[in-house]
Parts: sequence; structure tokens; C-alpha cells
Amino acid sequence: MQQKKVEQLLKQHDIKPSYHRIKILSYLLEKKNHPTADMIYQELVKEIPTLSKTTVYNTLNLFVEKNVAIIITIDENETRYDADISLHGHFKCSSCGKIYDIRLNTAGIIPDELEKFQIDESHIYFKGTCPLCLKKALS
Amino acid sequence: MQQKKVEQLLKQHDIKPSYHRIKILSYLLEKKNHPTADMIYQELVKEIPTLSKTTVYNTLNLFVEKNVAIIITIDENETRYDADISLHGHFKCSSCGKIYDIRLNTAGIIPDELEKFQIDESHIYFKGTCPLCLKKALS
DNA sequence: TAATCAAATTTTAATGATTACAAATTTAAA
DNA sequence: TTTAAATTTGTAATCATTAAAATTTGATTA
Repeated sequence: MQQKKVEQLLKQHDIKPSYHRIKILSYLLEKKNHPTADMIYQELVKEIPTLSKTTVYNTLNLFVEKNVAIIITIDENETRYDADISLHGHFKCSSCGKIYDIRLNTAGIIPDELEKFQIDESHIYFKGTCPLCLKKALS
Repeated sequence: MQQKKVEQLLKQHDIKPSYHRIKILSYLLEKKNHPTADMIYQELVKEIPTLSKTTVYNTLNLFVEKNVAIIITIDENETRYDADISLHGHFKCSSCGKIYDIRLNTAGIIPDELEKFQIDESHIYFKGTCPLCLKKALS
């Protein structure tokens, strides 16, 4: 996605598109790797040597608050971020650590039991071993 | 559940039923409140003044390893535990903090996309406001 | 009963992610 | 150009969890 589009996306969500914010959102949108704050920091600090980790945290918190990104908690003590805010699932491979996006048949996903509940977020994820790692385990 | 049953449950899972382990598992089974390690510690230390928090952590880790309990991660930095190891969902109320168990229609819950994946764990949870808090908000 | 040994528990200290806070810098408006 | 507000930075603090070593417990055997 071009920088222009990223700026627009930020503006649409009421966020002033500063240099760092554009960089961080671009990272999320391009890599689609559900990174931790630290992964983002480690990558961007190469380009922006003055970058502070606090800025990464501040920015991510702002993104979540303004609905530009969502938090994914699959493993304890490992907060990850995703700029795909649509309802979708995840699969984390315990072997290689990769997190896959899973398209869900969202019809009938909300249990009747929750009829009287106000649902703000839905999360579905799986853990196990991905096909690539299963294959490797055989050889 | 009587102590005898709890002891049996531990033995069935290859865990020597020590006093502390029985207490901690009983807590999980009776309260069904998806507690954090600290919640368990704060409650049990009243009865067992010498109890150490490390013991609670050690025990919970053992339970997870031996499949007596599962970890529930809904909010970041808040690891919770559940002795109900069956496939079921959760709802956490952002207002009162309570975590509800949700029975799921498990049929067709696994997406076709994961056919070639080996799935070890499935997690489904929702966040929002529970009926009780919705009602309170009106008055 | 006493001695022995492994398992369980405790204590203390370390780690690592995240946040708090104040200072410095940048941006944008007047 | 000046000034206020927003953003970013740096440092220190916090909190959950784990690591490592010491101690206790409890079962087993001599």
C-alpha cells in the first residue's frame, strides 16, 4: 500500500498521520505477520535510529483505541497486533511460531447463549503444527 | 467435589496429590471463576499462611502440562486458568470483569482451511458487556 | 527407629514486557 | 516569528512470571 493510502487510513480513524505512525501502520499492513511491539521496534529502528520503543507502544495503543488495529493474544505474555480488523481467525504453529490468518464462515458463529450480551469483539484461534512443520517432522 | 475425587483426578493425570495441589485444583473446580494465579494465591494463603506464590505457579504449570487445566488468555498480561478442559468458549465482560463459560455448537467449528493442520487447541472467546451490566447502565 | 533419597515447597533474586512520567523536540496555528 | 499543543524520547518503575538454590516433607529401606 502506498504511503498516501496509509495516511488516509489514519485520517479516517481520527489519527494525525505522523511519520512514525505511518511507518508503524505500513509495517503492519505490509508484513501481515502479527508482530509483537518488539518485532516492530527491532525492524524499524534500523531505518529510524532515534526511534524509541515507548513510541511503538504508544502508537499501537492508539491504533487499538482508534480501531485501526486489534490485539491478538494467543500465547501468554506475548501481545501481538493486526491491522486486519475484520472478523477472522488465527492459527499459531507451536513449532515455527508463524501465525496464519484463517478465513471463517462467520455465519452462526455467535452462540445463541449470547443473545442478551453486547459483543464488542470475537476471537477465534487454534494452536498446533502447520503443514510445513508436519512435513519437516517426517523427514 | 469431595477431596477424594480431586485426588483421583490428579492421580489419573499422573500427578502426585500433595496437599497444595489438592487445594489448588479444588479451588479451580469449585469456583469455576477462571482465576489468575494471583487470585488463587490470595484466596488460599488465608488458609495456608506458608503458601508461596511460586508454588501456585509451579502447580498451575504442572496442571497445564498434564492436561488437568487449560490456560485462557483473553486480556493481555492476564493469564487465567480453567479446570474445565472440554472445548468451550468464554465471554469476558469489560464492565464487571466476569468471565462466562459459553457452550458451543462444536459441529463445523474447525474451518476447512485447516484440513492439513494438526490442531492441538481451539479457543473461542468474546468481549463486551454482560446482561447484568447492560441493565445497570440503563438505570 | 533412624537413615536415606527424591519430590515438593519455599525463598530470594532475576527477567522481560509494558507503562508512567517528565523532558525534549517537532508540528502547526496564530 | 511566536507560542501552544502534540508527539516523541529516555529513564525509571511496575508487575507477572520464572530461575536457581536451599529447605522441608514424606516415603522407603536398612
